[in-house]
Amino acid sequence: MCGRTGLSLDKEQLRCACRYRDKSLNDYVKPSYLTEYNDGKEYSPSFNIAPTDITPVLVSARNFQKDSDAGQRILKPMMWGIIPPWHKGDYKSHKLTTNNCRIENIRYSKLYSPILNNGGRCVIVAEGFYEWQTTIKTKIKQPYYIYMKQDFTQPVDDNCQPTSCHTTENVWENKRLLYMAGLYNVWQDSENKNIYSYSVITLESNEVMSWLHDRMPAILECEQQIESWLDVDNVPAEKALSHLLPAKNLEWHPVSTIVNNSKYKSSDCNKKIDLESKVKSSQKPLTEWFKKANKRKSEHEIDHDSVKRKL
DNA sequence: CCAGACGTTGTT
DNA sequence: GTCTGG
DNA sequence: CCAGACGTTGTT
DNA sequence: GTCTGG
Repeated sequence: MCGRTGLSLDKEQLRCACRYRDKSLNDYVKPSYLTEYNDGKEYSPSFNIAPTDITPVLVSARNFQKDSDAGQRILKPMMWGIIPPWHKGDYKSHKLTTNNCRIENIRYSKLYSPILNNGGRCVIVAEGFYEWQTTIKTKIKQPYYIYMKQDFTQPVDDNCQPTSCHTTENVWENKRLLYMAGLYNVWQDSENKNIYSYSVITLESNEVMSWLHDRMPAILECEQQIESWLDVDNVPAEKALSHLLPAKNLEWHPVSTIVNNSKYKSSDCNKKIDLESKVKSSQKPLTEWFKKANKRKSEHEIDHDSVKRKL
């Protein structure tokens, strides 16, 4: 399942990170960022994004400018949790849970199938997502932060994401983003103002993730998958769905339960914590003593090295 | 015909 | 228990 | 997803 | 809005 994400990049950093190969120009281009009304709310970078928050989402430029070239992309801020198209009144007052959309239900769904068939495919951009372990019953529900494997030892070919981006203002590099397949919809309020909203598609977990949770988001692991999911003009719905598979190229670590409260948005939310010492410090105080002793030892070594360097 | 669902999760 | 807010 | 409310009155 | 159930 996917009910919390993190994305700390600002608009410009994000445009940079979402560069893609434009086939007609044969070069990498940044998607343009088109702000929407969205009830006056804007995207704000956060390490703890919850449903109803506004986050940037990739869509095919064709969905908005019919004359644009195939494959061109646009970034749009949208609200997490689709507002049903038939809904009237306050956009928050629909009673459905729409932050996730089960892939096995889309085809028969009164809500999602018309959206899918009208080309409402989008890609949710994040640095990672949070998952609370439900497979084992422990005293506390342990949260984990999950993200793409940050493996840059392998060569990056034309089909892969560019891994760095430089602008005059900022340098942002060596971080692989998490791209999730989703469905989006444009809803009009009583004054005919547009609110864009989305739902993250979920799948049954594979062996990589099932130890943690039985569901996981539909993660797009390579450039071809992103391209295919966004290209609503040339890739039919059924075929696009068939490309959504449980991802394997993932990495994770346990995080503090401060992430439980969505009011806490700081970088502490995705910081790695040591579960071993947490358990052992309460059960085996000696282990903790050895760890501290080792730490003292390594600190001495560091001091020794720095003394060497100075000489 | 009208009423009611339309969605997901986790837990018992 | 169930709904709303973040 | 989790946390937190879940209610009304009258007075400052 | 549109479909299903009664």
